[in-house]
Amino acid sequence: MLDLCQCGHCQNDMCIHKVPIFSTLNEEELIKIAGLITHRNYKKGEIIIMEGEATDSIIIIHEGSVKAFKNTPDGREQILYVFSDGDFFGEQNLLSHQTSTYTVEALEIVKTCMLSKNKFQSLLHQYPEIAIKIIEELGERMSRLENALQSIGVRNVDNRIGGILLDFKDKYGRKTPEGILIRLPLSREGMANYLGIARETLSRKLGQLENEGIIRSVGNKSILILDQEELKALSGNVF
Amino acid sequence: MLDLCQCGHCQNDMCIHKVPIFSTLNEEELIKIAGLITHRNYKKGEIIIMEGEATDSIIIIHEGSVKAFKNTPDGREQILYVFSDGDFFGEQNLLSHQTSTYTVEALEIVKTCMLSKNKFQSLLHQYPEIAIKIIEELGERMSRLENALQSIGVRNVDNRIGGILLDFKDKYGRKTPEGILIRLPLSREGMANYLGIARETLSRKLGQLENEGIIRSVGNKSILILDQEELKALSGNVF
DNA sequence: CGGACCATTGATAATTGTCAAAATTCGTGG
DNA sequence: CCACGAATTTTGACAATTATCAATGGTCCG
Repeated sequence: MLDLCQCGHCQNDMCIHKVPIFSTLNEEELIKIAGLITHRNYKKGEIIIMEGEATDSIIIIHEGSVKAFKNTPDGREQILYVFSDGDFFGEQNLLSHQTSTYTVEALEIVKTCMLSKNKFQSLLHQYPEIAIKIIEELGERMSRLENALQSIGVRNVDNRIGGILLDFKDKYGRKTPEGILIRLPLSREGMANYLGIARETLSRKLGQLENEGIIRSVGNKSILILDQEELKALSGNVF
Repeated sequence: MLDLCQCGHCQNDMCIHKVPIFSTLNEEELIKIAGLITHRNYKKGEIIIMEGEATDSIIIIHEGSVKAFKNTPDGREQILYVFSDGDFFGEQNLLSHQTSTYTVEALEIVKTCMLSKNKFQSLLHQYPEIAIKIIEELGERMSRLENALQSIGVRNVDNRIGGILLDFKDKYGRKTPEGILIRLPLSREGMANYLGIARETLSRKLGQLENEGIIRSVGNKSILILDQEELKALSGNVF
């Protein structure tokens, strides 16, 4: 493996290696792109983009996770996405001419890679495959959003909680002898804001699941899944 | 104006004239594309695409409107989009490799224009502007979806009803001496399935608005908006 | 270890869903 | 153009669910 990234930041662990949208490019091309990228780190709680802001870069997450959300005037928050390693955002102003449709906040220490509008657009001309990858990723994101809308719209709260736990399991779960341990990206409040329910309701429902032996809370930041099948039944997912 | 469309269907009222994604092309190019298009009509209630189906065409609405929705196993329906003249769908399998993420059903007599996957892809190569237009349209659609998610997630029912009436006003409203008359694309049940509430709840809330003199129901298919300002206040939209 | 932050629990109120029945609207066919 | 039957909508009564507020308990991290 070559060791050519001199940015003093990623130390051979080039962020662009992690990014699906660049996955069709070869090593040499990646190195060229690495030179165009600037980096920036954020602490937990820092705002990376504000809703309504006109961004001039596409931002890729190298490490860490963020929440993307909208606020109502009365302060309620609806989380739309949780992005982590390899995900990108801020593309709205590059692809269409929108300002950001959501606010993005770091959930932990986050390392980002930024590509300016200009550089990104010339990349797109040079490597049209990147555009295809982006369309694919946006398509998947739209599909997830459609599922979320259905979830909040017609599924009951138990269904939704089952669903979010299964999603988190796939993305953040790790097998252990006792079951699958999920390192939660969101606090209880965050999860509630994602599901469109009150923090207290989530607490009660999770407590119930714990009593039924389906899950076990491990502190505030992890959940152990003991009975995956029961959880699937709960999520109402027939497939 | 030229009169060159010989398809015997659109009679000088070429569907592609209506379609934003072809709006960058000139008359000559449009006529070329018109030759690649096939047409099909649907009656009210007919299914145009089923969720999970792998479509091999992009479908453009020439006239009429459709609803795009998902079903839960227990028969509940969540409407995701209402598409009408100039909107397209079925693109999932062409841009990414997804099957349709929703079912599409005609809400009235609908005339469609279809472009097969192959023909569409060669068009994209020939006119890359079309890809840009599609990305823009999908971006807007995603933004609307994000708003809908926020709406169902955190806004109360009154807010949402105010919101849908204002949306419909812009899209389907007509000024009259008495106020703005909306020709509703959806039944009460449809609107309820769009808002994620029960049909009966919608009835009650609309009745309330009528008592307050904000709207007036005109049969089942139209609503007259009497007090737009009050409706804006109701929708909780500060802007 | 301590203090700030986060989560849980309890009691209560508010909202919406559900089921059943009545009323209205719609479109068709005469 | 009217009348009729089907479909849709409205209304009422009640039940279920969830939000809210307040107080307590637990967790995390410097």
